[in-house]
Amino acid sequence: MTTKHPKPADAMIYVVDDDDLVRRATVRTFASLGFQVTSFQTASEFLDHDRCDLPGCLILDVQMPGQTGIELQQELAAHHVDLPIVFITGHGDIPMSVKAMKAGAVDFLPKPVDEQQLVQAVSQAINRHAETRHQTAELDEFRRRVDTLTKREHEVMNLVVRGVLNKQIARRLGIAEDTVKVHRGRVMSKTGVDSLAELVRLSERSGVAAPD
Amino acid sequence: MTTKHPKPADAMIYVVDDDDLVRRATVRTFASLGFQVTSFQTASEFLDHDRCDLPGCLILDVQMPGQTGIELQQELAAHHVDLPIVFITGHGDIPMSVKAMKAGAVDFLPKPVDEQQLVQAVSQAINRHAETRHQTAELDEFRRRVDTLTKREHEVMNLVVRGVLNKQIARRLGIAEDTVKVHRGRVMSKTGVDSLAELVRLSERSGVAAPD
DNA sequence: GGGCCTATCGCACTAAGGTGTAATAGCGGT
DNA sequence: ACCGCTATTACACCTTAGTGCGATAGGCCC
Repeated sequence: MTTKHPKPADAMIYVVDDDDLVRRATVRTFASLGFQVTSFQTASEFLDHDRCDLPGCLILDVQMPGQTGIELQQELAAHHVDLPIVFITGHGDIPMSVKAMKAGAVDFLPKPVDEQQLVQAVSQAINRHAETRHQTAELDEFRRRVDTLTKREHEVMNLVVRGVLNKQIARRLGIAEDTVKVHRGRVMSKTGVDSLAELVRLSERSGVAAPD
Repeated sequence: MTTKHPKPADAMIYVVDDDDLVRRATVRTFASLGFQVTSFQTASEFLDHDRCDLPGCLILDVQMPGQTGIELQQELAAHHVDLPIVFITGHGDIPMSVKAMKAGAVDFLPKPVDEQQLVQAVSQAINRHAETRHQTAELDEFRRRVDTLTKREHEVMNLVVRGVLNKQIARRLGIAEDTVKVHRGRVMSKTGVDSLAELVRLSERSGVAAPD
Protein backbone atom coordinates (compact mmCIF):
# COMPACT_ATOMS: atom_id res chain seq x y z
CA MET A 1 0.00 0.00 0.00
CA THR A 2 1.20 3.45 -0.85
CA THR A 3 0.73 6.08 1.81
CA LYS A 4 -1.76 8.62 0.61
CA HIS A 5 -1.33 10.96 3.53
CA PRO A 6 2.28 10.87 4.63
CA LYS A 7 2.82 11.60 8.27
CA PRO A 8 4.05 15.12 8.98
CA ALA A 9 7.24 13.60 10.33
CA ASP A 10 8.06 12.34 6.85
CA ALA A 11 8.08 15.86 5.50
CA MET A 12 10.47 18.76 5.82
CA ILE A 13 9.43 22.36 6.06
CA TYR A 14 11.81 25.22 5.39
CA VAL A 15 10.97 28.68 6.63
CA VAL A 16 12.90 31.63 5.25
CA ASP A 17 11.96 34.95 6.83
CA ASP A 18 14.04 37.74 8.28
CA ASP A 19 11.28 38.74 10.67
CA ASP A 20 12.10 36.92 13.88
CA LEU A 21 8.61 36.99 15.29
CA VAL A 22 6.91 35.65 12.21
CA ARG A 23 9.59 33.06 11.60
CA ARG A 24 9.44 31.68 15.11
CA ALA A 25 5.67 31.66 15.11
CA THR A 26 5.62 29.76 11.85
CA VAL A 27 8.17 27.26 13.08
CA ARG A 28 6.20 26.76 16.25
CA THR A 29 2.98 26.21 14.35
CA PHE A 30 4.33 23.48 12.15
CA ALA A 31 6.53 21.90 14.79
CA SER A 32 3.49 21.50 17.00
CA LEU A 33 1.79 19.67 14.15
CA GLY A 34 4.63 17.19 14.09
CA PHE A 35 6.50 18.48 11.03
CA GLN A 36 10.25 18.72 10.86
CA VAL A 37 11.02 22.39 10.46
CA THR A 38 14.21 24.26 9.70
CA SER A 39 14.32 28.03 9.50
CA PHE A 40 16.63 30.60 7.96
CA GLN A 41 16.92 34.34 8.14
CA THR A 42 18.10 34.90 4.59
CA ALA A 43 17.91 33.27 1.18
CA SER A 44 21.63 32.58 1.09
CA GLU A 45 21.50 30.78 4.42
CA PHE A 46 18.88 28.52 2.97
CA LEU A 47 20.91 27.92 -0.16
CA ASP A 48 23.97 26.99 1.90
CA HIS A 49 22.03 24.49 3.88
CA ASP A 50 22.12 20.86 2.85
CA ARG A 51 18.63 19.84 2.03
CA CYS A 52 17.52 16.30 2.57
CA ASP A 53 15.46 14.68 -0.11
CA LEU A 54 12.27 14.29 1.84
CA PRO A 55 9.07 15.73 0.45
CA GLY A 56 8.63 19.21 1.78
CA CYS A 57 7.63 22.79 1.33
CA LEU A 58 9.31 26.15 1.42
CA ILE A 59 7.62 28.98 3.25
CA LEU A 60 9.14 32.12 1.93
CA ASP A 61 8.93 35.78 2.85
CA VAL A 62 8.94 37.99 -0.21
CA GLN A 63 10.78 40.98 1.17
CA MET A 64 14.09 40.21 2.72
CA PRO A 65 17.42 41.94 2.92
CA GLY A 66 19.72 40.50 0.28
CA GLN A 67 18.01 38.13 -2.12
CA THR A 68 14.25 38.51 -2.22
CA GLY A 69 11.88 35.59 -2.09
CA ILE A 70 11.02 35.94 -5.77
CA GLU A 71 14.68 35.89 -6.68
CA LEU A 72 15.22 32.79 -4.59
CA GLN A 73 12.29 31.16 -6.35
CA GLN A 74 13.86 31.88 -9.72
CA GLU A 75 17.21 30.57 -8.61
CA LEU A 76 15.71 27.34 -7.36
CA ALA A 77 13.79 26.92 -10.59
CA ALA A 78 17.00 27.46 -12.55
CA HIS A 79 18.55 24.63 -10.56
CA HIS A 80 15.54 22.39 -11.17
CA VAL A 81 14.66 22.25 -7.51
CA ASP A 82 11.00 21.32 -7.47
CA LEU A 83 10.29 22.17 -3.86
CA PRO A 84 6.83 23.77 -3.64
CA ILE A 85 6.82 27.34 -2.38
CA VAL A 86 4.25 29.20 -0.31
CA PHE A 87 4.90 32.93 -0.13
CA ILE A 88 3.98 35.16 2.72
CA THR A 89 4.37 38.89 2.57
CA GLY A 90 3.81 42.06 4.50
CA HIS A 91 3.98 44.61 1.73
CA GLY A 92 3.18 42.74 -1.41
CA ASP A 93 1.14 43.98 -4.33
CA ILE A 94 -0.82 42.29 -7.06
CA PRO A 95 1.89 42.27 -9.76
CA MET A 96 4.23 40.62 -7.32
CA SER A 97 1.75 37.91 -6.40
CA VAL A 98 0.99 37.34 -10.08
CA LYS A 99 4.66 36.98 -10.85
CA ALA A 100 5.14 34.47 -8.08
CA MET A 101 2.12 32.44 -9.10
CA LYS A 102 3.18 32.46 -12.75
CA ALA A 103 6.50 31.06 -11.62
CA GLY A 104 4.71 28.16 -10.01
CA ALA A 105 4.18 29.20 -6.41
CA VAL A 106 1.62 27.16 -4.53
CA ASP A 107 0.12 30.13 -2.72
CA PHE A 108 0.76 33.74 -1.85
CA LEU A 109 -0.56 34.90 1.51
CA PRO A 110 -0.49 38.46 2.84
CA LYS A 111 0.51 39.10 6.44
CA PRO A 112 -0.91 38.81 8.96
CA VAL A 113 -1.06 35.22 7.82
CA ASP A 114 -4.19 33.24 8.49
CA GLU A 115 -2.62 30.28 10.23
CA GLN A 116 -5.24 27.85 9.07
CA GLN A 117 -4.86 28.92 5.47
CA LEU A 118 -1.09 28.56 5.68
CA VAL A 119 -1.28 25.10 7.19
CA GLN A 120 -3.73 24.00 4.56
CA ALA A 121 -1.67 25.34 1.68
CA VAL A 122 1.50 23.74 3.01
CA SER A 123 -0.18 20.42 3.72
CA GLN A 124 -1.63 20.28 0.24
CA ALA A 125 1.69 21.19 -1.29
CA ILE A 126 3.49 18.50 0.67
CA ASN A 127 0.97 15.84 -0.27
CA ARG A 128 1.25 16.70 -3.93
CA HIS A 129 5.02 16.86 -3.69
CA ALA A 130 5.15 13.47 -2.02
CA GLU A 131 3.00 11.96 -4.72
CA THR A 132 4.99 13.36 -7.60
CA ARG A 133 8.43 12.81 -6.13
CA HIS A 134 8.94 9.21 -7.14
CA GLN A 135 7.65 10.02 -10.59
CA THR A 136 10.10 12.87 -10.80
CA ALA A 137 12.87 10.58 -9.68
CA GLU A 138 11.87 8.05 -12.33
CA LEU A 139 12.02 10.75 -15.00
CA ASP A 140 15.37 12.07 -13.81
CA GLU A 141 16.79 8.57 -13.93
CA PHE A 142 15.41 8.13 -17.42
CA ARG A 143 16.89 11.41 -18.64
CA ARG A 144 20.21 10.44 -17.11
CA ARG A 145 20.16 7.17 -18.99
CA VAL A 146 19.10 8.78 -22.25
CA ASP A 147 22.14 10.98 -21.94
CA THR A 148 24.34 7.89 -22.11
CA LEU A 149 22.96 7.00 -25.53
CA THR A 150 25.15 7.59 -28.53
CA LYS A 151 24.03 9.97 -31.23
CA ARG A 152 22.83 7.18 -33.47
CA GLU A 153 20.99 5.41 -30.70
CA HIS A 154 19.26 8.65 -29.87
CA GLU A 155 18.19 9.14 -33.47
CA VAL A 156 16.79 5.64 -33.60
CA MET A 157 14.97 6.17 -30.32
CA ASN A 158 13.30 9.32 -31.57
CA LEU A 159 11.92 7.46 -34.54
CA VAL A 160 10.95 4.39 -32.54
CA VAL A 161 8.84 6.36 -30.08
CA ARG A 162 6.97 7.89 -32.96
CA GLY A 163 5.92 4.47 -34.14
CA VAL A 164 8.21 4.29 -37.16
CA LEU A 165 8.99 0.72 -38.19
CA ASN A 166 12.55 -0.60 -38.15
CA LYS A 167 12.38 -0.96 -41.90
CA GLN A 168 11.43 2.70 -42.36
CA ILE A 169 13.97 3.87 -39.82
CA ALA A 170 16.62 2.04 -41.79
CA ARG A 171 15.63 3.72 -45.01
CA ARG A 172 15.42 7.13 -43.40
CA LEU A 173 18.87 6.84 -41.85
CA GLY A 174 20.34 5.10 -44.86
CA ILE A 175 21.41 2.01 -42.94
CA ALA A 176 20.41 -1.64 -42.82
CA GLU A 177 17.45 -2.85 -40.79
CA ASP A 178 19.73 -5.19 -38.90
CA THR A 179 21.72 -2.22 -37.72
CA VAL A 180 18.56 -0.50 -36.56
CA LYS A 181 17.75 -3.56 -34.50
CA VAL A 182 21.14 -3.37 -32.84
CA HIS A 183 20.67 0.29 -31.93
CA ARG A 184 17.11 -0.30 -30.85
CA GLY A 185 18.16 -3.13 -28.59
CA ARG A 186 20.80 -0.93 -27.00
CA VAL A 187 18.28 1.84 -26.45
CA MET A 188 16.05 -0.55 -24.56
CA SER A 189 18.80 -1.97 -22.41
CA LYS A 190 20.57 1.32 -21.76
CA THR A 191 17.39 3.14 -20.76
CA GLY A 192 16.36 0.20 -18.64
CA VAL A 193 12.80 0.09 -19.89
CA ASP A 194 11.21 -3.26 -20.51
CA SER A 195 8.67 -2.43 -23.15
CA LEU A 196 8.06 -0.07 -26.03
CA ALA A 197 5.08 1.30 -24.12
CA GLU A 198 7.29 2.34 -21.23
CA LEU A 199 9.81 3.91 -23.55
CA VAL A 200 7.11 6.00 -25.18
CA ARG A 201 5.57 6.94 -21.85
CA LEU A 202 8.84 8.07 -20.32
CA SER A 203 9.90 9.90 -23.47
CA GLU A 204 6.64 11.78 -23.42
CA ARG A 205 6.79 12.76 -19.78
CA SER A 206 10.45 13.60 -19.71
CA GLY A 207 10.16 15.76 -22.80
CA VAL A 208 13.04 13.91 -24.43
CA ALA A 209 11.16 13.44 -27.68
CA ALA A 210 12.47 15.57 -30.50
CA PRO A 211 10.17 17.65 -32.69
CA ASP A 212 9.59 16.87 -36.34
CA MET B 1 5.05 25.49 -42.85
CA THR B 2 3.03 26.05 -39.72
CA THR B 3 2.46 29.66 -38.79
CA LYS B 4 4.32 30.44 -35.66
CA HIS B 5 2.84 33.88 -35.24
CA PRO B 6 -0.74 33.78 -36.41
CA LYS B 7 -2.00 37.02 -37.83
CA PRO B 8 -4.17 38.98 -35.42
CA ALA B 9 -7.04 38.60 -37.88
CA ASP B 10 -7.01 34.87 -37.22
CA ALA B 11 -7.71 35.42 -33.57
CA MET B 12 -10.76 36.51 -31.63
CA ILE B 13 -10.67 38.72 -28.59
CA TYR B 14 -13.56 38.96 -26.15
CA VAL B 15 -13.76 41.89 -23.78
CA VAL B 16 -16.14 41.70 -20.85
CA ASP B 17 -16.26 44.86 -18.76
CA ASP B 18 -19.14 46.93 -17.45
CA ASP B 19 -17.04 50.09 -17.45
CA ASP B 20 -17.84 51.74 -20.79
CA LEU B 21 -14.67 53.79 -20.96
CA VAL B 22 -12.31 50.94 -20.27
CA ARG B 23 -14.17 48.53 -22.49
CA ARG B 24 -14.19 50.88 -25.45
CA ALA B 25 -10.56 51.77 -24.97
CA THR B 26 -9.60 48.10 -24.86
CA VAL B 27 -11.62 47.30 -27.95
CA ARG B 28 -10.02 50.22 -29.76
CA THR B 29 -6.55 49.14 -28.79
CA PHE B 30 -6.88 45.63 -30.12
CA ALA B 31 -8.99 46.55 -33.13
CA SER B 32 -6.27 48.97 -34.20
CA LEU B 33 -3.80 46.10 -34.02
CA GLY B 34 -5.92 44.14 -36.45
CA PHE B 35 -7.60 41.74 -34.04
CA GLN B 36 -11.22 40.80 -34.26
CA VAL B 37 -12.82 42.05 -31.07
CA THR B 38 -16.23 41.54 -29.55
CA SER B 39 -17.23 43.18 -26.29
CA PHE B 40 -19.86 42.56 -23.65
CA GLN B 41 -21.07 44.47 -20.62
CA THR B 42 -21.85 41.45 -18.46
CA ALA B 43 -20.82 37.85 -18.03
CA SER B 44 -24.21 36.55 -19.07
CA GLU B 45 -24.10 38.51 -22.31
CA PHE B 46 -20.82 36.82 -23.09
CA LEU B 47 -22.21 33.41 -22.24
CA ASP B 48 -25.21 33.95 -24.51
CA HIS B 49 -22.99 34.87 -27.39
CA ASP B 50 -22.05 32.22 -29.91
CA ARG B 51 -18.35 31.88 -29.85
CA CYS B 52 -16.50 30.88 -32.94
CA ASP B 53 -13.75 28.33 -32.62
CA LEU B 54 -10.84 30.55 -33.52
CA PRO B 55 -7.94 30.85 -31.17
CA GLY B 56 -8.57 33.76 -28.88
CA CYS B 57 -8.40 35.38 -25.50
CA LEU B 58 -10.86 36.66 -22.95
CA ILE B 59 -10.16 40.00 -21.30
CA LEU B 60 -12.21 40.05 -18.18
CA ASP B 61 -13.01 42.63 -15.57
CA VAL B 62 -13.12 41.13 -12.09
CA GLN B 63 -15.79 43.31 -10.55
CA MET B 64 -19.03 43.45 -12.47
CA PRO B 65 -22.68 43.63 -11.56
CA GLY B 66 -24.18 40.17 -11.73
CA GLN B 67 -21.63 37.40 -12.24
CA THR B 68 -18.08 38.42 -11.32
CA GLY B 69 -15.12 37.67 -13.53
CA ILE B 70 -13.88 34.97 -11.21
CA GLU B 71 -17.25 33.27 -11.26
CA LEU B 72 -17.32 33.40 -15.02
CA GLN B 73 -13.86 31.84 -15.07
CA GLN B 74 -15.08 28.99 -12.93
CA GLU B 75 -18.15 28.47 -15.08
CA LEU B 76 -16.08 28.32 -18.25
CA ALA B 77 -13.70 25.86 -16.64
CA ALA B 78 -16.63 23.69 -15.61
CA HIS B 79 -17.71 23.62 -19.24
CA HIS B 80 -14.19 22.76 -20.37
CA VAL B 81 -13.80 25.97 -22.30
CA ASP B 82 -10.08 26.42 -22.60
CA LEU B 83 -10.08 30.07 -23.67
CA PRO B 84 -7.19 31.85 -21.97
CA ILE B 85 -8.22 34.64 -19.61
CA VAL B 86 -6.50 37.92 -18.78
CA PHE B 87 -8.03 39.70 -15.83
CA ILE B 88 -8.07 43.44 -15.32
CA THR B 89 -9.34 45.01 -12.16
CA GLY B 90 -9.84 48.32 -10.44
CA HIS B 91 -10.24 47.20 -6.86
CA GLY B 92 -8.59 43.81 -6.68
CA ASP B 93 -6.53 42.45 -3.86
CA ILE B 94 -3.87 39.81 -3.56
CA PRO B 95 -6.08 36.88 -2.55
CA MET B 96 -8.28 37.58 -5.54
CA SER B 97 -5.37 37.62 -7.95
CA VAL B 98 -4.00 34.44 -6.42
CA LYS B 99 -7.34 32.72 -6.78
CA ALA B 100 -7.57 33.73 -10.43
CA MET B 101 -4.03 32.61 -11.18
CA LYS B 102 -4.55 29.29 -9.38
CA ALA B 103 -7.56 28.77 -11.61
CA GLY B 104 -5.35 29.15 -14.65
CA ALA B 105 -5.59 32.81 -15.58
CA VAL B 106 -2.88 34.02 -17.92
CA ASP B 107 -2.40 37.34 -16.18
CA PHE B 108 -4.04 39.66 -13.69
CA LEU B 109 -3.51 43.37 -14.29
CA PRO B 110 -4.60 46.20 -12.00
CA LYS B 111 -6.21 49.31 -13.50
CA PRO B 112 -5.15 51.63 -14.84
CA VAL B 113 -3.95 48.98 -17.24
CA ASP B 114 -0.57 49.32 -18.83
CA GLU B 115 -1.59 48.97 -22.44
CA GLN B 116 1.68 47.45 -23.51
CA GLN B 117 1.55 44.85 -20.79
CA LEU B 118 -2.00 43.95 -21.72
CA VAL B 119 -1.18 43.59 -25.40
CA GLN B 120 1.79 41.43 -24.59
CA ALA B 121 -0.13 39.16 -22.26
CA VAL B 122 -2.97 38.75 -24.73
CA SER B 123 -0.66 38.13 -27.66
CA GLN B 124 1.25 35.49 -25.76
CA ALA B 125 -1.96 33.84 -24.65
CA ILE B 126 -3.28 33.76 -28.19
CA ASN B 127 -0.09 32.31 -29.57
CA ARG B 128 -0.05 29.57 -26.97
CA HIS B 129 -3.73 28.92 -27.49
CA ALA B 130 -3.27 28.66 -31.23
CA GLU B 131 -0.44 26.20 -30.79
CA THR B 132 -2.26 23.94 -28.38
CA ARG B 133 -5.63 24.03 -30.10
CA HIS B 134 -4.98 21.35 -32.68
CA GLN B 135 -3.41 19.15 -30.02
CA THR B 136 -6.47 19.64 -27.87
CA ALA B 137 -8.68 18.76 -30.81
CA GLU B 138 -6.62 15.61 -31.41
CA LEU B 139 -7.05 14.58 -27.79
CA ASP B 140 -10.78 15.27 -27.80
CA GLU B 141 -11.16 13.15 -30.90
CA PHE B 142 -9.17 10.36 -29.25
CA ARG B 143 -11.27 10.47 -26.09
CA ARG B 144 -14.40 10.40 -28.19
CA ARG B 145 -13.17 7.30 -29.96
CA VAL B 146 -12.08 5.59 -26.78
CA ASP B 147 -15.63 6.03 -25.53
CA THR B 148 -16.85 3.86 -28.38
CA LEU B 149 -14.74 0.94 -27.14
CA THR B 150 -16.50 -1.91 -25.43
CA LYS B 151 -15.67 -2.76 -21.84
CA ARG B 152 -13.43 -5.62 -22.84
CA GLU B 153 -11.63 -3.61 -25.48
CA HIS B 154 -11.00 -0.92 -22.92
CA GLU B 155 -9.57 -3.42 -20.47
CA VAL B 156 -7.26 -4.78 -23.12
CA MET B 157 -6.19 -1.28 -24.11
CA ASN B 158 -5.27 -0.40 -20.54
CA LEU B 159 -2.99 -3.39 -20.35
CA VAL B 160 -1.54 -2.88 -23.81
CA VAL B 161 -0.48 0.70 -23.12
CA ARG B 162 1.34 -0.52 -20.03
CA GLY B 163 3.44 -2.82 -22.11
CA VAL B 164 1.81 -6.07 -21.01
CA LEU B 165 2.24 -8.82 -23.58
CA ASN B 166 -0.78 -10.40 -25.30
CA LYS B 167 0.07 -13.66 -23.61
CA GLN B 168 0.02 -12.08 -20.16
CA ILE B 169 -3.11 -10.08 -20.90
CA ALA B 170 -4.81 -13.32 -21.85
CA ARG B 171 -3.83 -14.98 -18.61
CA ARG B 172 -4.82 -11.96 -16.55
CA LEU B 173 -8.26 -11.74 -18.14
CA GLY B 174 -8.70 -15.48 -18.27
CA ILE B 175 -9.16 -15.62 -22.02
CA ALA B 176 -7.22 -16.94 -25.01
CA GLU B 177 -4.38 -15.02 -26.61
CA ASP B 178 -6.23 -15.14 -29.92
CA THR B 179 -9.10 -13.28 -28.34
CA VAL B 180 -6.77 -10.65 -27.01
CA LYS B 181 -5.47 -10.13 -30.52
CA VAL B 182 -8.99 -9.55 -31.76
CA HIS B 183 -9.71 -6.96 -29.08
CA ARG B 184 -6.36 -5.35 -29.58
CA GLY B 185 -6.94 -5.07 -33.29
CA ARG B 186 -10.29 -3.43 -32.69
CA VAL B 187 -8.76 -0.98 -30.25
CA MET B 188 -6.28 0.11 -32.90
CA SER B 189 -8.84 0.50 -35.66
CA LYS B 190 -11.53 2.10 -33.50
CA THR B 191 -9.17 4.66 -32.01
CA GLY B 192 -7.72 5.36 -35.42
CA VAL B 193 -4.12 5.20 -34.32
CA ASP B 194 -1.60 3.53 -36.57
CA SER B 195 1.01 2.39 -34.08
CA LEU B 196 1.40 1.26 -30.52
CA ALA B 197 3.54 4.32 -29.90
CA GLU B 198 0.74 6.65 -30.87
CA LEU B 199 -1.75 4.75 -28.74
CA VAL B 200 0.51 5.09 -25.72
CA ARG B 201 1.20 8.74 -26.44
CA LEU B 202 -2.46 9.68 -26.79
CA SER B 203 -3.47 7.61 -23.77
CA GLU B 204 -0.89 9.43 -21.72
CA ARG B 205 -1.87 12.90 -22.82
CA SER B 206 -5.58 12.36 -22.71
CA GLY B 207 -5.42 10.85 -19.26
CA VAL B 208 -7.37 7.83 -20.39
CA ALA B 209 -4.97 5.40 -18.78
CA ALA B 210 -6.36 3.68 -15.73
CA PRO B 211 -4.36 3.41 -12.50
CA ASP B 212 -3.06 0.08 -11.18
C1' DG C 1 50.45 -0.77 -31.40
C1' DG C 2 46.74 -2.06 -28.35
C1' DG C 3 42.44 -1.13 -26.12
C1' DC C 4 37.93 0.97 -26.18
C1' DC C 5 33.91 2.89 -28.15
C1' DT C 6 30.94 3.52 -32.03
C1' DA C 7 28.84 2.14 -36.11
C1' DT C 8 27.99 -0.97 -39.46
C1' DC C 9 26.18 -5.48 -41.57
C1' DG C 10 24.88 -10.43 -41.98
C1' DC C 11 22.79 -14.68 -40.47
C1' DA C 12 20.04 -17.71 -37.88
C1' DC C 13 16.56 -18.47 -34.83
C1' DT C 14 12.78 -17.36 -31.64
C1' DA C 15 9.06 -14.68 -30.11
C1' DA C 16 5.53 -11.53 -30.68
C1' DG C 17 2.25 -8.93 -33.26
C1' DG C 18 -1.30 -8.40 -36.98
C1' DT C 19 -4.94 -10.04 -40.33
C1' DG C 20 -8.49 -12.70 -42.28
C1' DT C 21 -11.87 -16.24 -42.12
C1' DA C 22 -15.06 -18.86 -39.68
C1' DA C 23 -17.66 -20.50 -36.05
C1' DT C 24 -20.26 -20.48 -31.42
C1' DA C 25 -22.83 -18.20 -27.80
C1' DG C 26 -25.32 -14.87 -24.90
C1' DC C 27 -27.95 -10.71 -24.47
C1' DG C 28 -31.20 -7.10 -25.58
C1' DG C 29 -34.42 -4.97 -28.46
C1' DT C 30 -38.21 -4.99 -32.41
C1' DA D 1 -38.14 -15.36 -33.91
C1' DC D 2 -34.79 -12.43 -35.94
C1' DC D 3 -31.19 -8.96 -35.86
C1' DG D 4 -27.25 -6.69 -34.03
C1' DC D 5 -23.69 -6.20 -30.73
C1' DT D 6 -20.35 -8.33 -27.83
C1' DA D 7 -17.31 -11.88 -26.58
C1' DT D 8 -15.12 -15.86 -27.37
C1' DT D 9 -11.93 -19.35 -29.77
C1' DA D 10 -9.38 -21.70 -33.51
C1' DC D 11 -6.50 -21.90 -37.57
C1' DA D 12 -3.53 -20.21 -41.07
C1' DC D 13 -0.38 -17.00 -42.79
C1' DC D 14 2.53 -13.12 -42.88
C1' DT D 15 5.10 -9.23 -40.86
C1' DT D 16 7.86 -7.27 -37.05
C1' DA D 17 10.67 -7.37 -33.31
C1' DG D 18 14.28 -9.26 -30.43
C1' DT D 19 18.59 -11.93 -29.52
C1' DG D 20 23.01 -13.92 -29.97
C1' DC D 21 27.16 -14.53 -32.46
C1' DG D 22 30.51 -12.97 -35.49
C1' DA D 23 32.84 -9.72 -38.27
C1' DT D 24 34.75 -5.26 -40.23
C1' DA D 25 36.15 -0.50 -39.75
C1' DG D 26 37.15 4.22 -38.17
C1' DG D 27 38.32 7.33 -34.31
C1' DC D 28 40.52 8.38 -30.01
C1' DC D 29 43.53 7.92 -26.13
C1' DC D 30 47.56 6.17 -23.65
